[in-house]
Amino acid sequence: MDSTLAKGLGVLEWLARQGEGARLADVAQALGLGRSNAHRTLQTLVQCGWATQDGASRYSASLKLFELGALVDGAVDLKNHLHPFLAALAQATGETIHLAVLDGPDIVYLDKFDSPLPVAAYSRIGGRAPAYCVASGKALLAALALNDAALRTKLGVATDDLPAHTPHTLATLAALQADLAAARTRGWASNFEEWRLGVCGLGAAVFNARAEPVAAIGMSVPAIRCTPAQASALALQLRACAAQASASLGCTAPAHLAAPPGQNLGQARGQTPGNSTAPSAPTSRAAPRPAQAATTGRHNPSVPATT
Amino acid sequence: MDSTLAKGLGVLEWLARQGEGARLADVAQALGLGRSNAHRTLQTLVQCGWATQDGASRYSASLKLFELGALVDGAVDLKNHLHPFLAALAQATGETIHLAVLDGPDIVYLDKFDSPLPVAAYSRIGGRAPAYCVASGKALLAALALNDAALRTKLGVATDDLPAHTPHTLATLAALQADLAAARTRGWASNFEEWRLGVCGLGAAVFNARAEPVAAIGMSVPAIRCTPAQASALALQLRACAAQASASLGCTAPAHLAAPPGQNLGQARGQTPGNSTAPSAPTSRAAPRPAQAATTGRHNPSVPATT
DNA sequence: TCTCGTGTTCTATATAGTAGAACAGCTAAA
DNA sequence: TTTAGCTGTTCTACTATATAGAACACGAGA
Repeated sequence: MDSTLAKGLGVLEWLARQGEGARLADVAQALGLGRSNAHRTLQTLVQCGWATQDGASRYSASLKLFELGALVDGAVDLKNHLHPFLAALAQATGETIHLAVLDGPDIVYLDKFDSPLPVAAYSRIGGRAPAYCVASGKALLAALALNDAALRTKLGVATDDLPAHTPHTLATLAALQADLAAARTRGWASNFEEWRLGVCGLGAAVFNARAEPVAAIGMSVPAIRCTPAQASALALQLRACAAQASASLGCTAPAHLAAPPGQNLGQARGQTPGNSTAPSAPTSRAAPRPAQAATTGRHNPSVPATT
Repeated sequence: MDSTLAKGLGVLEWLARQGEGARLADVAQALGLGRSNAHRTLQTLVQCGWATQDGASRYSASLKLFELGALVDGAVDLKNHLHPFLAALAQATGETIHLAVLDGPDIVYLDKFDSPLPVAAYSRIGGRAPAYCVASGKALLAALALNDAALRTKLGVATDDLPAHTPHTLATLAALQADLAAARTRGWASNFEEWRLGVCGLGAAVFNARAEPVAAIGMSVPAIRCTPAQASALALQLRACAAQASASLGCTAPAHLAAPPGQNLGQARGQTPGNSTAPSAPTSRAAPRPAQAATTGRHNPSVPATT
């Protein structure tokens, strides 16, 4: 572990989150460094072009961060490619629309269309939210169809309890798995004030040509305007939009719109009467799901898949 | 100079530009490092969350870069705030529209609307171009009204010669200053194939409440479609849009549309002979076209979408 | 004039990163 | 199978490197 590098990255991150130009003493204090130490680190960042120093020796993160951030991975391509779909959905529904991808246990918003209607939801491009609490995150988790152990690993939890952010948060792994199963059945995921009170959400995954879930389209709706009937109506549009987006990425299998026939989701729903450490049912049943696996061979999540 | 930090930042940047997941040996070779050295650096990046390592030990930049890039400075606020104006302009003109800011001698594109018409211009969000070669950059430089020495410093050149990227590039400081003066007079800057052959551009600066230039709105037009008359017509819309954007930021002084009083701008180099540009436009004519941007609000269907 | 607070520079010390070889796992050829 | 040649990773002695602290320079107030 390269402590100097870690320290420098910490300073850079702090600078970026700070927004306003920061003074050396502030940096030193916030990061717990000596002044000379902070000074040298900042100078290095400036010389490498990651930070700028104005005439009054105020330091701030440079646009290099923005520049590189716009290059990360396939995020750009994905965002650019799917932007028109979001636009169309935003126009059709008038609701707030996001594009989100999974990053560890969180989702990160890649793109966003604000609704002209006032929404209590607060989110912004680049923002994060726990995947298991929001609809787009749940849509992606559902598409991954992880078993309990894998899901725990994914969410970074040791037990079967999940941190509750509102009284409505699904706070156990069993409840979450049931909800994910339902989402798989329907082709869309929901969030009923599980992350922020007063804000509901709908989400549907977008799949690439290998039928891997690469992103999710999400919709934020004020709870007041989100009766089950309204949610269903919006979800249909959302699901159709996500399907079009998937198709545009070369995904030919429409199976992700609904659960594969013959899968007994009822059991998954009510599962885990007792401890759910290893129900073993979902684990061994990863293969029989023909929706994604059959059409793609996507079974091993660690397939490099370059070229 | 913190060499370890510099090295780590170099690795991170290389990773980000690489796109695809890279192997350790590639990183080591590209950066001229030993394998163990590269390994430790990459591990630090991964542990700090700036890079990810998949199952096959392929490294790539993480979404943290995207996340922080979306936070940099006022870039976000600016981009979000001005987005509707760009959308309106894109819709009204059908041309490719950018939002750009100055970063040292370059401009960086913060936002972009692609034209539905085919344009030879290649640019993307986060991309860079030399400020003195493109219209948005020249609009910003013009607004700064630097003297020769300051302009040389800004552009990072020692002599009065500027690198020519095409035969049309203004390759001397004198020519550039004359062009900037003309831009100040008109309230918009131009680029006639000075950066990329076949691509012309128009640009107008956006000012904040302190009347400082904070960004520029640019328009890319294929040279074929960019006769003087067409350019003027588009420039008027562009200038009006920039003026509205400035006003929305609290800029009350309309003085940026015309040269400051008392400044002798003489003849502004051969180009733009008499093309009805309303030179020395009365300052009171700040918002000749109040309709589009203001009323359009957020939802813009300018991007023809789906199906 | 003082003081206090900056940002920056300097220097002795030892911590922290380096280079190189060794190890482990894999694929492809022998 | 064995062998060779790639990987990525771990280990270790060495020393170059970053560190901490004080000193310096500059400005703003009092």
